[in-house]
Amino acid sequence: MVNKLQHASNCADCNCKVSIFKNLSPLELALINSSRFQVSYKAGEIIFKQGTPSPYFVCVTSGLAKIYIEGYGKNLILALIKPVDYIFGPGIYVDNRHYYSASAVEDCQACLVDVAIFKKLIRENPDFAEEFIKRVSLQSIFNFDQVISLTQKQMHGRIADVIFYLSDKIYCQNPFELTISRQDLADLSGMSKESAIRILKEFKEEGILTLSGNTLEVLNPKQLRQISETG
Amino acid sequence: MVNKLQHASNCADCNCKVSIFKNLSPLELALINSSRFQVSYKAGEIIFKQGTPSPYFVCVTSGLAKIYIEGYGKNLILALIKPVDYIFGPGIYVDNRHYYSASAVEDCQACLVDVAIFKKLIRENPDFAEEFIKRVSLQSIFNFDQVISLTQKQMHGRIADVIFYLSDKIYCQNPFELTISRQDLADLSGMSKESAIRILKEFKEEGILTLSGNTLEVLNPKQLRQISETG
DNA sequence: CAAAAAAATTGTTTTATATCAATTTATTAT
DNA sequence: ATAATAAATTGATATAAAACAATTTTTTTG
Repeated sequence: MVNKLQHASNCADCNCKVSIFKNLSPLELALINSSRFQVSYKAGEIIFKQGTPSPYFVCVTSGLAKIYIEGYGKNLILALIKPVDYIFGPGIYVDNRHYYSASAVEDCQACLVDVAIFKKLIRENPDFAEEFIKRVSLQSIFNFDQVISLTQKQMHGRIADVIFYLSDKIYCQNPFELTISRQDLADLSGMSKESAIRILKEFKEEGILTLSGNTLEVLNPKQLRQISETG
Repeated sequence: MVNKLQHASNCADCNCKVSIFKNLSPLELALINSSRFQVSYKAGEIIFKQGTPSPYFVCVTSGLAKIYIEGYGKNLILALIKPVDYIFGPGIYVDNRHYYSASAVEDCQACLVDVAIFKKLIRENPDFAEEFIKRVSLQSIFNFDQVISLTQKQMHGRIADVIFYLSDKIYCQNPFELTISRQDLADLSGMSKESAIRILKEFKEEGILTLSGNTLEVLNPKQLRQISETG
């Protein structure tokens, strides 16, 4: 609790600053801090909806969120967002609308900052602008990998990719507690939840992983890598 | 021929300047112009390969090119590039590598500009930087639409989307001359070329379009839109 | 704690789509 | 022009994956 309050007290003391804000001066950081306010979301709550105006830069400071496109009858999860990362969609520089929705997967806290201040800093600080472009680029590269996985691999390969994403990029440990639902797993890998469940079961039966309750452990990462690569 | 030489003579006189370069001063444009050189590509030739270093900003000044990801055994075409548009991948601000390949679909001419000069202008001219971010954002939004089409629509809907892309965004006329191959059509819509051909045939039989030789005319855009939307 | 609701699991059936193989048409080179 | 090569087309078959339906497990709520 004390931690949370400290956390909220000032951008300069927040671990946010090690991230995209690393190129900001104390003065610039103070500007962000002055316009910032903090919001809590319960698991399942919507943070913003696709199509709505986008007045804030959202920085997730605790919990886990997902960003997802609401498509034709089902959702595609573009990414999971964990602390300290931000949500900043492509609409900001186009028509100020969200092109995807965001919601809390676990209980979340987030700091919201006025987009105008963010844009002002992009114009005034070239290092910050470059860092921002770099991050947008990394996101694009990630999306390229994702679209190739989704369109050119069969279900086993896609589930393998999602498991690596979760263990390497999101939970960052090997036996990890799966805090997303099977439906989310399906929405990450572009298949029905029934198919996702069946493939997890197969992987269990083949000894590639264990999954008891929601604790998933990858036992044979080599074989899983192989499955990822052979589609 | 005279036209081509004029075209090549100076960035300031080139129609490139109405595009992303609109925010550059004459001096900045002259800087680009001084480092620029022009290259011709025959149809089918590779402009650059995925994975190779990316020292140039490529501006297509005539013809038609494609950018495509070489995936697991097949290609995914991300976009067709027509004059005057540029090719500038996400690797520039990451590791200076190409994350997709580019090749000429029709005979092409392109101007190459040193990436370092481009990056310098991004740092020095905030209007140019904003315009660049806006274009990167538009590309992202386009990719979102594409990935939803590819992962959530059936083949008929995907082919409908590609036909609209070609007639509205690329050839920009209604009876249009299809200069891309059936394989390209398949690589745009994420299916086998046999399937792409079969669906075109169905659309012909249903009177939605005519396709004689390579001249394609959309006869019933409303019905085609319907097919696009119902997946 | 019991009841209700939601999520996960399993089996069966249907269908969309790829693959394979053969043929025709168009393009290129001699 | 003609042969050789590549691209497009068509049909038949195989299969990956969704949809549907039913059941079990887990979570939430009164």
